[in-house]
Amino acid sequence: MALPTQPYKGARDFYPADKRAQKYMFNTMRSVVERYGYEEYDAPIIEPLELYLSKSSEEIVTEQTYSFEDRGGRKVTIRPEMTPTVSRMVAAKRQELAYPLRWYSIPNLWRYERPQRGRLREHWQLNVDIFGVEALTAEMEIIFVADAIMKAYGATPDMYAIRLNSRKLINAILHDYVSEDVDKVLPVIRLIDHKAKMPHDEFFAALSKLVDSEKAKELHELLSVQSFDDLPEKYGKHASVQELMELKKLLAVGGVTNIVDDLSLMRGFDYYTDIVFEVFDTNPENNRSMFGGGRYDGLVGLFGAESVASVGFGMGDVTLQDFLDVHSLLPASRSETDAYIALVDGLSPGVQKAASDLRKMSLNVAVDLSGRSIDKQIKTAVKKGINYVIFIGAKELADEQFTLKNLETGKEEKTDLKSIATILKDSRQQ
RNA sequence: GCGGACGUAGCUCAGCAGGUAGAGCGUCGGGUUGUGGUCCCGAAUGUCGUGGGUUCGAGCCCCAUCGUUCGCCCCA
Repeated sequence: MALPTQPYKGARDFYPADKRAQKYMFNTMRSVVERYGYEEYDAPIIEPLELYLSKSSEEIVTEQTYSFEDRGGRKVTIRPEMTPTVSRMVAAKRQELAYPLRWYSIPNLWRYERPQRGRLREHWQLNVDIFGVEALTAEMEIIFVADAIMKAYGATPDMYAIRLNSRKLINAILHDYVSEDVDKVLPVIRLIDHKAKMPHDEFFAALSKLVDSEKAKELHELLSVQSFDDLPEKYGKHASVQELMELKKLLAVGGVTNIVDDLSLMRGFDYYTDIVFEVFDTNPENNRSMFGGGRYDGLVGLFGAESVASVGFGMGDVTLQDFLDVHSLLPASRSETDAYIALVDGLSPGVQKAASDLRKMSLNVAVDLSGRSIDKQIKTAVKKGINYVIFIGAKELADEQFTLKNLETGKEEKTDLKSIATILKDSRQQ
């Protein structure tokens, strides 16, 4: 029986063309965050199971992650997210790090779930975090970075919206309208999280089941406000609303105005403590949350260290690629190979030297070794996405003039290796 | 974990009421001597996802299983 060639469920093979697209996405992320002074870090892909237990029960964690016992009987988990890891790393060196700390990484993450659109079992996620800044300027910078990445891909502000909310604000409201009891608040939070996905009537009906009828109506109106400006005075003066307003001002000064106030934005109900944000795709075909983040001041403190102010976001490659696809923002895939050498009279020491000379000039060249006819060799180069072919036969080797063909334009020119190198390097910049 | 849809050559799919498979694209070769993407000619390729059942006979019906996909749950 033949072995299956499919990759593992919910995971992907990256063929060279796929890997090129991924490299483009990651390189863009790297160049943007590094421009803001963020430094790359990394950590093991396996963590002790306990690292993820603070959020929920062991049962839930093991159900939704790749968890197992190692040969020494230790319970371990393949990391499903990076935030606990980075918090652990910061806690471990809490005293010696230079704050504000600006860190990023692009880890490969795994979760044990049923795959669906935009959500696989295996994915990569850019994590950008700033530690040690209690002021709103941390949120400001993090959102600037997220916005700058979107723009670096060629996205225009109309293609996405940045939704904003405050966990402190929503907690205050729920405290007033629902209960002080966490167990009663949780189902309401879950419901609010789904508000955008359901019709108003349905939402109200569901809300009425959880909250006293008079209060439900008021709460529903509150949650539906289009702008924090429209909140009743009682909440309008709340410190967190003032902060949200202030943040919006800061963002506007930086040119980020595609902000949407959204009291129903929850981002789960885990470690976020204050302002949260999410970037939404505005395209009707892909109208969904793409990525987001917020402030999570308490996490580092879980490791016994004094707590550290933390703001960050995570941007997954799967949803990002969907976004780029829908908006036609992925550039045409081009090979890393600068030129393909087509052999007219077969391989000879002269050909090898020519190739070697080009490589010494730091060009990437591949030599066709198929022994097939010239037209087949050209077709191979086209298929590989290589833009140039260099023809080498006895004639070329004799007078050291080589034919360089641009496959995109069809233009040919005959010249020496040095000039060829110059042309090839120039074409790289584009 | 739950529900729906789907699973036929490398890819996209067709296959009419059950009688042991086709198209387009791609691939490979050719259209004379060192050149692609157009055109023409020719060729190869499938245990019809897998296992079982019904039937004289199944790609087509039934069951199971695996996988893909959409949604739910959950969201890191």
